Amino acid sequence: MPTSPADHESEHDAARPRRERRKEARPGELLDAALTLFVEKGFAATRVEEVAARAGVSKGTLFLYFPSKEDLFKAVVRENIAGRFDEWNQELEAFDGSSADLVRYCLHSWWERIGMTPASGITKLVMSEARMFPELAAFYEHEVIEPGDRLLRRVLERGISRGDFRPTNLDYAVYSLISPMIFLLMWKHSLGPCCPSTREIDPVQFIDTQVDLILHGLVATPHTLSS
Amino acid sequence: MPTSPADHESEHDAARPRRERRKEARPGELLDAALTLFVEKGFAATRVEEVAARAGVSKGTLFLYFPSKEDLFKAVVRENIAGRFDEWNQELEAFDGSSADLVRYCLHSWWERIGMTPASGITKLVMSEARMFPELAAFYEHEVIEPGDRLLRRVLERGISRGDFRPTNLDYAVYSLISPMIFLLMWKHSLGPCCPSTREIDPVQFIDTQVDLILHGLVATPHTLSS
Amino acid sequence: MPTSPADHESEHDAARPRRERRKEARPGELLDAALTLFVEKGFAATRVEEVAARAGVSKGTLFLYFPSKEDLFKAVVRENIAGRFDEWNQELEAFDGSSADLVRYCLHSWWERIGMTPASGITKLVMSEARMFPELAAFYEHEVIEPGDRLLRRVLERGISRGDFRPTNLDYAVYSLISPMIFLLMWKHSLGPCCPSTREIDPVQFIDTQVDLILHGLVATPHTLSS
Amino acid sequence: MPTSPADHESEHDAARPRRERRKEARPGELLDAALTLFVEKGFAATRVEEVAARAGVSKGTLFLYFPSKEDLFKAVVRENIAGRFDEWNQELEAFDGSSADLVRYCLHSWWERIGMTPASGITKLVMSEARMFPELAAFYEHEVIEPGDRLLRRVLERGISRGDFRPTNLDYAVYSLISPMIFLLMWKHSLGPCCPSTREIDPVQFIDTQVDLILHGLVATPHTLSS
DNA sequence: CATGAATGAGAGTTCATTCAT
DNA sequence: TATGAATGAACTCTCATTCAT
Repeated sequence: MPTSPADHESEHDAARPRRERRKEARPGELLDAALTLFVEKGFAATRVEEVAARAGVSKGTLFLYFPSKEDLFKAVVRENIAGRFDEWNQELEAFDGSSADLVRYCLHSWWERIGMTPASGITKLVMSEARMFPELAAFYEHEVIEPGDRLLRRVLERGISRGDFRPTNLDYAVYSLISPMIFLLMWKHSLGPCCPSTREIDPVQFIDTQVDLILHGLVATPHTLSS
Repeated sequence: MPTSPADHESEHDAARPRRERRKEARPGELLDAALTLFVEKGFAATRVEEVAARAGVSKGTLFLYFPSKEDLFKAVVRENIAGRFDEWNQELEAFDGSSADLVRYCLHSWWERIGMTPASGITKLVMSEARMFPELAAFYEHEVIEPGDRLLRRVLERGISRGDFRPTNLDYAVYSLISPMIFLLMWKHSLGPCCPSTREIDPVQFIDTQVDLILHGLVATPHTLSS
Repeated sequence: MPTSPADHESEHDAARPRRERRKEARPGELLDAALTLFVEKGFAATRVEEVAARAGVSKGTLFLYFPSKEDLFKAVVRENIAGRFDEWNQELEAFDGSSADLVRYCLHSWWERIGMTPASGITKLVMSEARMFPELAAFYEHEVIEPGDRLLRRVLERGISRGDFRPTNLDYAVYSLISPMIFLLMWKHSLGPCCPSTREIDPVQFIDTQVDLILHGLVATPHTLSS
Repeated sequence: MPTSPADHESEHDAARPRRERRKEARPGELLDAALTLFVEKGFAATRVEEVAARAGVSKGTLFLYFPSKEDLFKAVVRENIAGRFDEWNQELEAFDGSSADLVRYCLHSWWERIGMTPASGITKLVMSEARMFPELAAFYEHEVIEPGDRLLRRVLERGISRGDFRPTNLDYAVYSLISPMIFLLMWKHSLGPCCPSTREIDPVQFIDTQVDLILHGLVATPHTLSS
């Protein structure tokens, strides 16, 4: 049977039987595959069969672990935003350097733990699909945006209460910190990969620049720029 | 321009006041409808029939003007990133205030002319779909990102050459100006509409805050923040 | 292009264009096809594509008229149980023969108008699928069983009130009339078609026999058969 | 009978009172579960996993005993139409009451041994699925319809030869006896369970009524009902 | 030009069946 | 013998696209 597509690899089959029992590993592999593809192509344009194939299983297997494509999507989001906030909050409590250093530490540590990892794709994903999945957007807001907002707010309050920072409108100070993160994210996952010709952005240097600006604003005696 | 579907009846329009919705407006209406829906739901989740219905025509008519859904998408992007850069460049040349004011003017004028209008959806759209439409992303980069980058760069160079700003790394200074715009955009089109519970952001105030920060950085004597 | 599968019939195409506009006729044709197939193979084993093919349209067209397979099923049931009861009730009112003749007329007329037509498949269908579609079964009961029951009951009451029939338990007398109809139905649609070897049943003669039996019971002086 | 999966452990059963659900009962438990579910939902809508679960085994185990779902279905039918005809035939030979009583006894005994038990589901099942399983329908006809027909025919012939019944067309007399059984069956398994609102049918009373009618016809001097 | 009925490739989902353990 | 993870063919349903009118 020379035409059988299954032949030219039959000797490998004995080595890695098709039906390995690896129930524990499956969900994780599927979630990884799904994260990558969802971030790359968006929810609708990603076919479940692709996800399954990338995880090395068949389409049917995916539905063994996730009842629907939408549930898979939700699981991807849930999986990747797991409470890193506990860890961060503890670090914040334990931190005993200057408030400026704490701010700097926060953003760099975000980049290292989220921004530069595949997990950062989640934010891009949620932003792209939020209008299609309001429920997920709400979930994301509740699980990520709000805790993050509280964390940064506490950092700033610490600075103010210690006299490191001058009193300021916390809302907009927080946005000033979030804004560069979103910029980096979108660059990393959207235009960056599509326009390789573009001048490279060094995220660490960009974060440094932004933190410097923000800290300038926070610590400097406010001066009026004539308008 | 004999091939333009918009031309050959334009003189009759004034004569037929109501009824007979101006035929030559069709493509524009379709593009408007498509922009709204693409921004709201993404490319894949928007059905051409919906676009047609929102534009008040039948599905078939849409294909009379745009050979495919993808072409419609491209037309939407192309149509909506039309070069305001000429206008802006002229204003920049003519501007004779302080460089700080010029920066401030740039960002506020961006908000008024782009950010707060439906046109801002395009950036969100392009960012969301860039990976699926690399060609479009490249087009966008060439038509928007790069001219915008050049414009801002020239603004900064003007400040430096006039002695208003201290010399600085222009790349990151430009990113500092772009970053809040992207933040506002994504907030306006993604999470904002889905999470009405969230604290409202006042874009003008946010821009003010950001501009102040950046100008601080640009004009201030650099001081070292111990790290 | 000798390999094109579309060629060998191209001359016929002009004769019967593929896309005839026959919106009005479609639903009926689809319902007919669906009735036949549902009765033959049951709901689950009938593929919508088969129904469409039998109606001479494509799969997609079916969904233009019926939003889902289940809706098609419901429409088939609804379509075929349309109120013939008005007509029958009028005939009943107008009938001025003997009550025995009226009973005889009822059953024979049922056979001619329902039993021997494809419409009789509906009852077989509903009985086969009732447990899967309780809602439909209820609908059928409300639209067919109950009106039919009332009709037969009125026939019997007419006989009793005119002194043609002796007083009797109407419930069971009605069941006696329904029972042979169901027998005929199931024979016609279930075992009959599968076992052509079987002795043929002449429905008219069977009905005659049954009516004679029932009328015997209705008109005869009750006598006790020792048990 | 070495191939019977039920044999080789039967003596141990008494010794292991609880636990270790008797292995040799498996096929029987599966057949029971399958009968119930097939009757309730039909062949196609019943999932083998459900059958297995109801029998307390895994999906794989079911396929150990029945090579396919279709084979399971056939086994269910074959198993449940087991010849009670030997028993009945013997009772018929031994019966020495009146022929009227024998007819009455036949139908009541059918109700008690078949009609009111789950076994009656088989007939409903076969009728519902006959068109999809003509082979099974033929089998059923051969194993049930024909022996039943012969049995009833012999009962009637006994009556005629003893002078209890007048000569008559045996075919239609037999159908008159079968018809109420089918009515009861379909009521019990189809519309009845779905339309709990409906007037209850007392099967015993219904059978009584029907038998009385039929006996009337069989014993009475034929009289003409004007038509 | 405009329509909308018709199409059919393609996607998500189900489930009988297999087989390594 | 029993399990249940894995498979993939089959099915329902969607929607961009076509084309006769």
